[in-house]
Amino acid sequence: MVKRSQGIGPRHSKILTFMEKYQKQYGFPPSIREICDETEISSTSVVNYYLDQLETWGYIHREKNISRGITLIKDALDRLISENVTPITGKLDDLVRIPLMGRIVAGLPIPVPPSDLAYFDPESAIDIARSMLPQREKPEELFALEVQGESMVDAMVNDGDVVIMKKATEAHNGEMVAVWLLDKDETTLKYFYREGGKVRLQPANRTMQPIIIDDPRTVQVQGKVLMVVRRLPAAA
Amino acid sequence: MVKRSQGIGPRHSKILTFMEKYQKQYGFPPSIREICDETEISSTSVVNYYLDQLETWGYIHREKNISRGITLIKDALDRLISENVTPITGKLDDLVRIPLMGRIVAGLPIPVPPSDLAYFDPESAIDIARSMLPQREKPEELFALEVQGESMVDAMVNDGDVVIMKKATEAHNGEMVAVWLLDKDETTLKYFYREGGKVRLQPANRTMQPIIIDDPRTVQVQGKVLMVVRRLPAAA
DNA sequence: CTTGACATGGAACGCATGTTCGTGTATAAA
DNA sequence: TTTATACACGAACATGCGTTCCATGTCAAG
Repeated sequence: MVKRSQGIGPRHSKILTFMEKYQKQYGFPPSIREICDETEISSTSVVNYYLDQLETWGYIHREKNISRGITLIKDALDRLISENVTPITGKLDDLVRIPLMGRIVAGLPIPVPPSDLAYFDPESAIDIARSMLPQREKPEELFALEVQGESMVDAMVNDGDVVIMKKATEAHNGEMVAVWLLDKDETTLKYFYREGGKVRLQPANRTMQPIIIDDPRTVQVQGKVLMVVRRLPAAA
Repeated sequence: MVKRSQGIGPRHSKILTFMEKYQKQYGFPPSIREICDETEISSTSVVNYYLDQLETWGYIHREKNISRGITLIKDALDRLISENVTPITGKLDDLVRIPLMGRIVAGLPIPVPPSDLAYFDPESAIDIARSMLPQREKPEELFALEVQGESMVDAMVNDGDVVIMKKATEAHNGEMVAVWLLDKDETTLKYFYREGGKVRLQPANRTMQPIIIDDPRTVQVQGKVLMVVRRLPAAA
């Protein structure tokens, strides 16, 4: 006979996965037009067409004449996976709020959080997805500093960048640390290597030369750098 | 003074509990008029009034001009139950999962989301707290790239860094963009300035000289950089 | 080639729904 | 009392958004 209806196609799965992503992100379902944008289908009627199919096939449920009244049936995505069409995102929505303790300036030691308890005003905090942090780090030991000035350029860190740190007084080889150099009276960010009796501080920018410290006692490790975040101004 | 604002009242809690019940039952949030019926408030503006209060008090989140774009903040009901009248503004803890599309290399154009195929590879995604992103960015338009090579050092971006970008083909002054230089056949990250008929590309590292492009047509903007994230190896 | 189900677009149409505004009442402080 | 503010109502108003209709394109069976 005539042309037969295909089963789930790329647009179907795209719609389903988008619906899941959207619902998770915003807490409510997308509108048809938003699905249009995502799937780059220009006509609402086409999306409507696919949604009708998905409903008759039991993947979604629609409430007539209700805005965003389109919901995933819970095992729809599981069925998709089992049909080997699409891998789907596992979830781990866990946020860690890290206090922004102050600024890190070349000429001053860094402000370290009081070890007793975290008092911090929520205004100045940085939210990081837990999945972005090294697994074992305890969020309570973390804090963030905003870099002030251009003195960390050789660590590839710019004015305004935020560094996420962990309290530490010593470091292992290869870790990036914030150190206070007693003989220079300055704070700097470098990769840390202990070599024999000496300490080598290696800039992140590999075109630059390392600093070799003969007397390890003149190097005070103030924290380990776990992450650097640069937020760029979203110009109008 | 005059009459003080009462804290959470019976109507507030009625709205909150109804929202939870409704969301659980239908899978999407109620409309204002449906809340009217439930709470036996005759006017939508009154419900709107309460919703505004609940939002400023951090119990719910509202998306402007979006049907049913009203969601519970997760511990709102817990706070209700514990009866704490906490007027603390709860930031909504919302994660955005940004697909890691590939790598950005000096010698190649950047991979832009095909916007056609299902582009979700759960293994390679970056989670960013929504509060860290510019408010108006739609997460759907964002993607992430891992920087490969040392060629972006003058943009203060290192090998292994992850840049979070937004699709764009043109830029405003002062925005950091990924551009493809036709005459050099390379991708680079620079601050973008249009000056007269020319384009100035300014390295983030201010000690370095800008590139002046006489013919703007040889500069193809491939995306705006919103954020740079550097995860440092957590040495043992 | 013709046919007819499937697939896409585009553009209205109309209800659903958030928003705003004018107005009115009650309460508490000055 | 006066006054400022919280609370309340209803009615428009402006969009958001689902729905429908019509035209067109594609492809396989007859």
